[in-house]
Amino acid sequence: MEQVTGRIREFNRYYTQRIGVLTDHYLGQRSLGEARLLYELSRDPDVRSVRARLGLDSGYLSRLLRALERQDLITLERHPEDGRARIAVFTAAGRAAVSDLDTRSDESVATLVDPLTPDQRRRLADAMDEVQRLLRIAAIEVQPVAAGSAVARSCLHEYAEELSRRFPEGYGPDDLLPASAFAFFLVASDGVAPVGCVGLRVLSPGVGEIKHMWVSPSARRLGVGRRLLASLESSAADLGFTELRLSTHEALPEAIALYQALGYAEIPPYGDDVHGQRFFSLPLFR
Amino acid sequence: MEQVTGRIREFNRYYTQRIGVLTDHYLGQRSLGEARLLYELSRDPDVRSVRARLGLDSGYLSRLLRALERQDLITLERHPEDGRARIAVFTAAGRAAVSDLDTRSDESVATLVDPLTPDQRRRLADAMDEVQRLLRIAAIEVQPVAAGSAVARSCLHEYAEELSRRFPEGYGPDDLLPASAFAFFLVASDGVAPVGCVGLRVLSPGVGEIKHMWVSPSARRLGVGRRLLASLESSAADLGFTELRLSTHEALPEAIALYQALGYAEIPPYGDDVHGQRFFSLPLFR
DNA sequence: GAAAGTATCTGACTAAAGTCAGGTAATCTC
DNA sequence: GAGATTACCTGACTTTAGTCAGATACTTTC
Repeated sequence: MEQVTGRIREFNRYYTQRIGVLTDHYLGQRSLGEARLLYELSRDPDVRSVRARLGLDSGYLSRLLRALERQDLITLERHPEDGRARIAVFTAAGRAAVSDLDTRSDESVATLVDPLTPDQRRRLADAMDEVQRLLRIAAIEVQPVAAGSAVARSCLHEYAEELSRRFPEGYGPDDLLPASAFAFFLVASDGVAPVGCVGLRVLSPGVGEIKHMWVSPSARRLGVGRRLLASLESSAADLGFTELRLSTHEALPEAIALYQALGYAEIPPYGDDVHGQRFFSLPLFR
Repeated sequence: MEQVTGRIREFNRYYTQRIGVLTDHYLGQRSLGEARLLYELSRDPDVRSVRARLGLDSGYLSRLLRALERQDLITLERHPEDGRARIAVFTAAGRAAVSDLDTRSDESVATLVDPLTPDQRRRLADAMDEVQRLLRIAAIEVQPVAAGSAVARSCLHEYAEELSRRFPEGYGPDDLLPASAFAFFLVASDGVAPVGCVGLRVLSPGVGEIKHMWVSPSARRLGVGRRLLASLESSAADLGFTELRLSTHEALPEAIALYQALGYAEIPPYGDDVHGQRFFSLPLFR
């Protein structure tokens, strides 16, 4: 571990120093805060979501917006669906400023990699992808959300889509439990998008049933399922559950393997789930 | 190229955002400027060289140093060889502060990679090494230096060392030309250390001789030799030379291949270099 | 329809980070 | 040994990047 830490720190020192030089260049005369905000708004004009994403103080953001307005780069309009919120509308000058920022940024990167051969450039991009992919994995966090929330619904939608492709008998939205059925619902997210989910419903006092576990295809074989289950088990134990059960399907061998690896024991069929073919149970201790 | 640029920008956005979060943590209550300076001084107490490396304003640096002195972390002493310059001497508290910074930094990196498996961590470190290696290659610059300068001498020293290993007849420091023999001398550097060199001496009016071309083993096969020669050729042409010559040795097949690939034509022996076995020439045009 | 919550704005403030001009002492160059 | 250069210092200043405490208008929840 120490070796890896040292190498990462060395990389970080080198990279930040190298990139600092670049940053100065592509900003032109604009400040970093303004440039970043301008760029983010150009991709997503919703002020509220940009604020959340960049983690800015509302006062600070408000002043930055005022500065962009004074420069006639944007105007702020009322959000069509929520009168409290604002959306940024770019003026012609604003669009020009964004594209200028874009060009400068492209140019400074091009200057950076110019001495490299095409092959070296490709290797650089590949290595950066690998770094980013691994950092994204490291960023995956499991958190409880409301089963009716937008993020939970989007996970369940993808879950149903996938099962409909994999189950010979098919699977439809009607096979999903209603949000009210869940005692709690967990979503794994990598900080950008959800990459997995799982819910728990009460079967009988002290007995919970694991339902609708899903891992995004882009995040398979990275330990997301394992972490979702670990989190679910510990939350369930805290809530006083003493046993977890689940039913799964022959068409999901990776799920079956995971349950077996985590100590779930196969049990006789229970319940009336039409898709249930294999059944498992795990005792919980506090 | 556009694709690669976009991927690099995407990486940069993600990385800087991710790392910003880390930075807050390991600083403790110290400001970024102070912490960075403290760290740099702990590796190299020479104020002058740290100032050059970090590119700081002298007034700003002076104030930062005063702050570190006030906190009893360092004392400033006169540089033993230059009464104008200062070196930082760490107090016990200063050494403790550096090691504290070090520990925090290690910890925050460890927290970052904690969710990864050991294999994933190794892959992360490897990918970071690749990124850094390629960025370092991209940073290589060829610049003229005085043939008697410290950097030129250190290149020539390594050059002689290597030839003494590769030439059956041996090679010693006495085989090197004196600094005064060169019309000009070029060094390739990656921003950290020199990675190659080449010198030109005058054979006769309009005819220059390429001497002592060397590429550091750590930078072979990266196009450094090619760039050194391109730079030398254009400088020589600017100075009015119309022909370049060189002698090389059978024990250096990679050099011979490079000269041939760049259009140097083999010519009959000339001069009296005891190590000369193969001879090449290139006409120059302005 | 009242209460609670949300999205933004405003004013007042702070610390960090840096710039610039001018000064002193030491050293280098001729 | 004069003049230029270098390394650093000091004072005065600016910009950036925030924080915090309320105020206001709108929306959601009960």
